[in-house]
Amino acid sequence: MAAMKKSGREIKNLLYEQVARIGKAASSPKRLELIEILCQGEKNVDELAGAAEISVKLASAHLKELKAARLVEGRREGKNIFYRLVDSQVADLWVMLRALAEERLLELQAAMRELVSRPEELYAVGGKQLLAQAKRGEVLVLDVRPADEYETAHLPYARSIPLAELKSRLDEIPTGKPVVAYCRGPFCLMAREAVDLLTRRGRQAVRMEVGVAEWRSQGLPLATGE
Amino acid sequence: MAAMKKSGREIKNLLYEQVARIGKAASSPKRLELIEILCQGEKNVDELAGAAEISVKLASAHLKELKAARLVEGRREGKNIFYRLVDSQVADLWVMLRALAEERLLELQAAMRELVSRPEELYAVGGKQLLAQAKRGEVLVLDVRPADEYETAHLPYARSIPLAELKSRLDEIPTGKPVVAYCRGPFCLMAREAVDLLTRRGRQAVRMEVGVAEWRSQGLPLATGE
DNA sequence: CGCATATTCTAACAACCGTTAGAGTAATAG
DNA sequence: CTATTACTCTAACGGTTGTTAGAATATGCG
Repeated sequence: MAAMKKSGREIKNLLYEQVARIGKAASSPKRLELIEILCQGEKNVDELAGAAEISVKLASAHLKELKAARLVEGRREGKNIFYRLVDSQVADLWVMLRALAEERLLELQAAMRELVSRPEELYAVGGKQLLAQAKRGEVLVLDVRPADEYETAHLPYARSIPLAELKSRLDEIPTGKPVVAYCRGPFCLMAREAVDLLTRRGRQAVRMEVGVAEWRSQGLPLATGE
Repeated sequence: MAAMKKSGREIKNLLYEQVARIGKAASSPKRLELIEILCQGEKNVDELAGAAEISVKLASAHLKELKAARLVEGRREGKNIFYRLVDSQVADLWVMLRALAEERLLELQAAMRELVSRPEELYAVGGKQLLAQAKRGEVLVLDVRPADEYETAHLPYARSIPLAELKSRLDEIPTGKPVVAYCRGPFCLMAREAVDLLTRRGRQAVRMEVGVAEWRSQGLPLATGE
């Protein structure tokens, strides 16, 4: 039990090494994608692997890393293990990293531009203003993510129609009112596809960049349940 | 110029890879230490290497990485190249990573405990309250960092006495008034040493954990100049 | 110009990481 | 009990990173 007294430099090295564990967890594209998916709610390994388009084995390995850095935690439920973010600060970290990268890295801006075919599709209004418009019923806020993600957390006044069901549930969308569609965040393609479909069918539809993680990290309120 | 249209997955991979560049830059303890030092103001390579206790060559290599991730930028002035954070969001990232690690990683908490010999040394009052106390002159806020860091940015009403000069300038510190000392942040040892010295010399002195980066990231005001 | 100083570049090696395949484990259904 | 599903562990590979030493570059001085 002879605990040798450590020098200032030795302790400092320990401290920075610990913080670097968080950075290391955030240094792999696949792990970041897993974090983004987990921002939408808890998922089992199969769902995560499917959403990130990687093998279950690889997803499992990355989740192990994220768990070791204490960014996610797992919960067994029968045959499945459901992973979730350890707390919403992790979602804030993802939002911050993404924002920093988007602002400073030209390569990312270029890749984003490849995704935006029609820039006029973008809803460029602040969160609070959208909230007011939605409350007054001036716009229809549309959540096109899978139903379980909507139930976990969604924007106030938002209506859930998962992208996969949108074509068959078009009649639920009024033709007169402008639609503002959102999905998992700026890197997600679902809202883009939804807006494409809706405008082809004669609706006035625009896309919103933020997802629930960005919304919450701005301090705006979320709703849960049906 | 035949720009092949990329699939959704290919573009997504590109996007996450770009964000991972930021994470990668933050995945090395030495780079994090360099970022923390740069939170105090711009420095040349020699100063950075000295402060982080690494070789100039290694510091240069790490700075190159940080530059590639667009977290820092360099400016030549005569023989020296001065590096600085690209903007204060980078300092916010450091503060966030540190806070997340401190909250979740038991190993870091254990290492921090090795540094705090007397927990009663800690000043446990919020920023706004300290500001009010300092304005009314009830406490002496003491910045023990090098003078150039004080000039770049310091807490309002703070007085600068660099740690190296503290012993010879003790007479500038009134015996009656409580002293609150701060330095570069929670991982920095300077304020601890200052409090040790001051209490041995009969002053009532406590340490504050935050540095200018943490202070600013809480939205509190800073002062510059002498 | 040549010399000193400050910094970067190149090359090298060991350690580490992402990925895959194959074996292993834990819970459930029959 | 066996079979199935869901996930993890182990081992192995090629590629990347941290670190160091030595050569090279840029600036300023006399």
